[in-house]
Amino acid sequence: MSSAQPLSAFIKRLTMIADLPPEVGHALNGVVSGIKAFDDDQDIVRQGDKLTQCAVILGGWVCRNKVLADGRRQVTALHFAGVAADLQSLFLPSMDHNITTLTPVQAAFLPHAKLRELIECYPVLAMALWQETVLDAAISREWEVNLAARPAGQRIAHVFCEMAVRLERFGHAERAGTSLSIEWPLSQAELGETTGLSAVHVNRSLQVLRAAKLIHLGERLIIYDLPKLEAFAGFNPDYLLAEGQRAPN
Amino acid sequence: MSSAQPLSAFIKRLTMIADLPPEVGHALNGVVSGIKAFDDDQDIVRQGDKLTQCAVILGGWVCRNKVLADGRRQVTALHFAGVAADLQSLFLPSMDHNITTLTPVQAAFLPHAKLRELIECYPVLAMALWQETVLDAAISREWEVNLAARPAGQRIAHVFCEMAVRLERFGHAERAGTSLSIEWPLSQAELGETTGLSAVHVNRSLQVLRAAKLIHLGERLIIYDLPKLEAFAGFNPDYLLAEGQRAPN
DNA sequence: CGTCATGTTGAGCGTCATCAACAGGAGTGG
DNA sequence: CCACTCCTGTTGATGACGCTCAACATGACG
Repeated sequence: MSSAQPLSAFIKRLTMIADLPPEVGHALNGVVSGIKAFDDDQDIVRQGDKLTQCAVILGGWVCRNKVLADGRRQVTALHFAGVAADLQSLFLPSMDHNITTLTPVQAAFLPHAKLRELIECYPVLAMALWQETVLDAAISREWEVNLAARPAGQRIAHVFCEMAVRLERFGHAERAGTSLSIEWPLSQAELGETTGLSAVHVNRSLQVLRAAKLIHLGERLIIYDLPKLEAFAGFNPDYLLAEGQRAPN
Repeated sequence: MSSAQPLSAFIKRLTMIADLPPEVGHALNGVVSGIKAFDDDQDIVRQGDKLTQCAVILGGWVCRNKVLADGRRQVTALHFAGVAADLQSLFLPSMDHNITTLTPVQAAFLPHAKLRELIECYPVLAMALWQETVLDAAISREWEVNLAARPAGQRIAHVFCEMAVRLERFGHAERAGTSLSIEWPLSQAELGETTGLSAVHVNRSLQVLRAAKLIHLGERLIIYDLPKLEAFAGFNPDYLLAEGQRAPN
């Protein structure tokens, strides 16, 4: 994360998705207009904002979320280092959701205008970013299923599985056999906001997962046996394929 | 929907989204490899399929849906004439969901290879299609909120509001003052699969909506007073903006 | 005239929300 | 150093919302 190559995680990510020539990476780094540090629990962008730049997460976790009229907050996605969290703002007249930090976060900003220029120069970049959008959409679809169709325990377990798989692909998980450990910055209340459950019920559901020896949850999340947790949650990682695998044609 | 211009609804849609020169429209029509008619309740594409072409819906309704291990089906999106339902297959090594007809449907097919060629020739087409993906994602996010955070009656009402707004934008609604009427091909069971509710509870929730004089539901859905239903559902159409409005910069 | 899909109603029950109280740890200020 | 607050996690009690099972009505269709 040197100042000359701030976007390394982002570029690595895009390279996993598409054939991105090194020059495009350099060009992207050249377009960074600034880097900013955020505290815990701060909005990077807000519902209604009309953006002129994109934020790329260099370190830390953020969530997409929408706030309802009665003040409740619903988290619709979790993201970590390497993602252009508000890439979609390129096409949105105004933001339909907030992007909020879950940990202290470092973010780099890319002005829309310059990003558009780059996209025109390098069609391959457009395809890579577009694919990012598609992956995001695939994850949203699976979350719809998760929120609508699975009971509390499985719903929570499903989120755990997804994050473990996504994090491991980018080297942010510690594995030992079938056991896996990842950073877990969400409080139980926040986990409730992402699963559509009350904090109290999250607490009780976690106790069940712990009693079943499926997980340990402290500073980090330990999954004792990933395949077992996946089976419990009804988790099938196929929908994440695009994250580590290119379209064939 | 002449055979020379089968994609007119699709092109009209893209034109509302981006500045699409007429030649691109002609080029798209020239790339159609075939047109097929589907019955009610048929899969146009299936989970796991490796696609080499995209289906554009010329008439009728379809839904995106995923089938769980226990056989339950969860609908994650509703689409009607003018949409490239499986556009995302351009980037997916294999489909993560089914696309199923809710009515008899006519669909045109565009081979991926030719579509990619067109995208290279006309960057503006790439941007328009990408924007389609972004809108789809925005709708998914709102559905996540709807499924996770709203009680049955409001959840159903929210789906009604969304479809009414989307359909009206494309001239598929009949309006009289604040009252609105649209085609409604979903059975109560299907509506349950899209809202994550049992068919029985959908039935009871609809009775409440009817008793409150908010809707009438028969062959068509009649919304007696759209602003009133929107208020009841907590519906805010902002997230659909991209569908009728371009990004400013 | 039976069959099937869809809608409707009733009864009983389970999951989960709400409200309230309390424990423990971190941070703050006196 | 202690008192205080605040945040997070935990537990109990109660009740609402929505599910399941079952039965029946209606209309379309063969």
